[in-house]
Amino acid sequence: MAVASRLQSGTGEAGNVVSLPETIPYFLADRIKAGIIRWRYPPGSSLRETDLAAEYGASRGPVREALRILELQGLVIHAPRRGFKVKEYTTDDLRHLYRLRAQLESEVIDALSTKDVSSLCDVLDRTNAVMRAFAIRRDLEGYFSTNIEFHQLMIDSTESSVLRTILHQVNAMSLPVRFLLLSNEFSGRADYEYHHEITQAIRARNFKLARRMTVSHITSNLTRVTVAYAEALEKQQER
Amino acid sequence: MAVASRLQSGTGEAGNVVSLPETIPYFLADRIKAGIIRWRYPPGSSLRETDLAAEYGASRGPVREALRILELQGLVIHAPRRGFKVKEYTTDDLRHLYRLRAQLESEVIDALSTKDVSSLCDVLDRTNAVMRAFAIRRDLEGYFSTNIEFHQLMIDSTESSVLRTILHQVNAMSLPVRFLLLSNEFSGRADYEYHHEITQAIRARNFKLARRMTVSHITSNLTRVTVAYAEALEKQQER
DNA sequence: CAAGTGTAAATTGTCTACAATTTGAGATCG
DNA sequence: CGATCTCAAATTGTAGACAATTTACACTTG
Repeated sequence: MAVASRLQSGTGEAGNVVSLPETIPYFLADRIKAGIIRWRYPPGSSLRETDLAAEYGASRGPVREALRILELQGLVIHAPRRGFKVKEYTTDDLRHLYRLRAQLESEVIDALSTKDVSSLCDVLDRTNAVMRAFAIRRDLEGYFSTNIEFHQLMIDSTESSVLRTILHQVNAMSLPVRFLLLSNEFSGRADYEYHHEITQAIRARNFKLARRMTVSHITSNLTRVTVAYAEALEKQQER
Repeated sequence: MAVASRLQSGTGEAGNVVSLPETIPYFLADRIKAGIIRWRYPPGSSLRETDLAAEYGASRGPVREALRILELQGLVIHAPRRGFKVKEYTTDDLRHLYRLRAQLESEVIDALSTKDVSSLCDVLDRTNAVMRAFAIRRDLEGYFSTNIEFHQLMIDSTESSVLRTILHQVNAMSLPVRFLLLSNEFSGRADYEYHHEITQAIRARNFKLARRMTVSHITSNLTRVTVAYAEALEKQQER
């Protein structure tokens, strides 16, 4: 019941626009997701049903459901009679993850070529403007979730439910590592510059260019990410 | 308990080697999966928890879990307070699905280039021989599940857990449509011929060739699949 | 007769209690 | 002193009952 009262609250704090928390498990999934992304539940740590139930004032049933939903998003893994753990990735996995992400978002852009893109671009531009504002204000959390929202919008523009499903998953998997970059996010070339150029290319219907830029946007972060992730894992194991 | 007694039985009948049914939900997931693949639960039909619980002699809890597991595999979709439905795909979705599958299995082959492949190829050859035997005996079910096993083996050869996860999913999604081809499976060029050539190419470490052949193997089925799927859906709606 | 409304049945959501399994600490034995 | 065994505590798995919501159908009403 501690949970039930908050159910109406629209968008979760995970920077997650897709799952509408109409029911307790979805609400819990969003909260736990936020916890995983922010390393409150670090990779490899076990998520005990009883603990989570107590923490959020729900019972174990919905917690299990929530964890199953997160498994769907690739953030958590379940082993029979051994419970749920926060999924952990090797640096090799990260490489594959990013390659896949780049490849699939390219697909999305390709699929745009048969559609009217102006309304999509308007939304993307607006989101990007918000993101820039957060950057100027040095609001890291806002920056982070707007960044995610940009990519989410891109993903949701595809008609293909297969692509959407898979990309949501791949995207979700990368969130914890992306969060790591947050602290030094404003070094180097800003994401919103990439975003802006990509949007422009799409609006000009230069999909080839948009594709190339998306790939370089995503892969440009890869090396930074792998280093940061390895460091974070190490720091984690000291405790 | 009608279920509990059968729990030991190793591999499920869905032609599914990956999920070890150590616990009731996994067992149920396997059975329901088999039902979906064989169109006993056709696309779009709703999977009522109570019905399934009664059908398999379990209670609703495990059934829900099972359905959640199948959602993970992209075979089922859940809407809050509206229950689970067998996922249905448009022909456009199928196109994307197959393209993705081809792309990702190519990735797997690429990843092999840094590894020793002889033991893998041995297993693949053996599986392929079994498949050929089933073909000669005109054992469609055996042929089907061995075919799946071949691809499963390929998928599982990757170190990258990301690729494995996603490919399992993409693979699972395509099972119901692949089942449709079963009746006229032995027309045209046999799958095991493709498989054999692919295996040979891999053994010869000609990964470029193996890649090309995998793509053509998978996409060669696409048109047949889309037609068969559309027909099957239509026939379904007549009822 | 069409459209909207209300109510009962069907269905999903949640909780609590109990069963089965795993885990880990301490005792026992080589 | 190290390895193994045993047993209790912690944790997950399952069942069944009850609550909340949706759906379908009959009913009213314009």
